[in-house]
Amino acid sequence: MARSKPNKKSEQIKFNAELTEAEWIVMKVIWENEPCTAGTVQEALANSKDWAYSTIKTTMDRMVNKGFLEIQKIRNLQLFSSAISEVDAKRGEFRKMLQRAFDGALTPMMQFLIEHEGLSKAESAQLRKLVNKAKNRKD
Amino acid sequence: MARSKPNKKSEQIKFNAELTEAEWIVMKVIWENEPCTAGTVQEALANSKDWAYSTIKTTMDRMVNKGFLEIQKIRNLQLFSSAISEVDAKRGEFRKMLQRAFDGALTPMMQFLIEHEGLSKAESAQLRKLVNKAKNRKD
DNA sequence: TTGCATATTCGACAAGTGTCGTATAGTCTC
DNA sequence: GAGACTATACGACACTTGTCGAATATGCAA
Repeated sequence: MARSKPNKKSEQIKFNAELTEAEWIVMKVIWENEPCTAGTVQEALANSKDWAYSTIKTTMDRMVNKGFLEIQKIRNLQLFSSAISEVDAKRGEFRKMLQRAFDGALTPMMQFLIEHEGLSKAESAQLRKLVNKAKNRKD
Repeated sequence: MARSKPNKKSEQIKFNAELTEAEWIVMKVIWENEPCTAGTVQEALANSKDWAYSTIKTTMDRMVNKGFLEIQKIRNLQLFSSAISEVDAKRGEFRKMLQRAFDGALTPMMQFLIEHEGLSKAESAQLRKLVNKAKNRKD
């Protein structure tokens, strides 16, 4: 009851985070290496992204402003950590898609998957297994 | 084999269309009313969106440039029709999400759905039914 | 202390998006 | 043909996103 009322907007952000393309790429590295510096992120991405240091740093600074990352300062080093969880980010991305393309309804999306995304026999078997497991969870 | 080589880029657009938020909203109206005018779209959205006529028209013109809509001119009237299918748009949106949040892998997404999106008992039952139906399709 | 090697700060720029306002041009009706 | 309407054509503006470069500040080795 007496829980200090959290900012509605920021909760919204936390639980339904919407990252941009570049932010997703950076975020994945953060989740695997946090806390880490911008330089570390650059190195981690060296193979896949030919980004200048400042590109990465700017992106990360913006993410701090948006509340996606947090900075912990040591000397003149900035160690970045995630301020949102992987689950929240995934949920945000998933729900945005669901809202836009399926008006927020899950079942039509499933229908679509099966009808148009050609679930292979293996995949649907897998799915079936998952679903059965889900059967024994909360309702 | 002798199929005249189609433009790779435009195929990409067609089969994996990526619409913006506003474009999705307009597109849904188009799919339901095509061919129709910008004015018709505005009226159809009157309840949900308080958009100026020019806002809608600009958006639609841009969609024509991107190849998402087509114009058929009658007198000085422009009748807009979709140039991409609902399925293609949905696929585009779905795949973008899948790529970003799940590195393109379906199974982890399913796992996520069940673990974190709290599929209700009814939903998982539904899902199970769909999956079983899918079992009898191609592999 | 001098100076390299890093980090950080900041401003910039081109595209793309959301949103309009306004100037024009086409039609239809008197 | 003139006026009233309706559409169209266009340019504009603020913001966001992807990308940097350059200037400045720090820490450490020689």
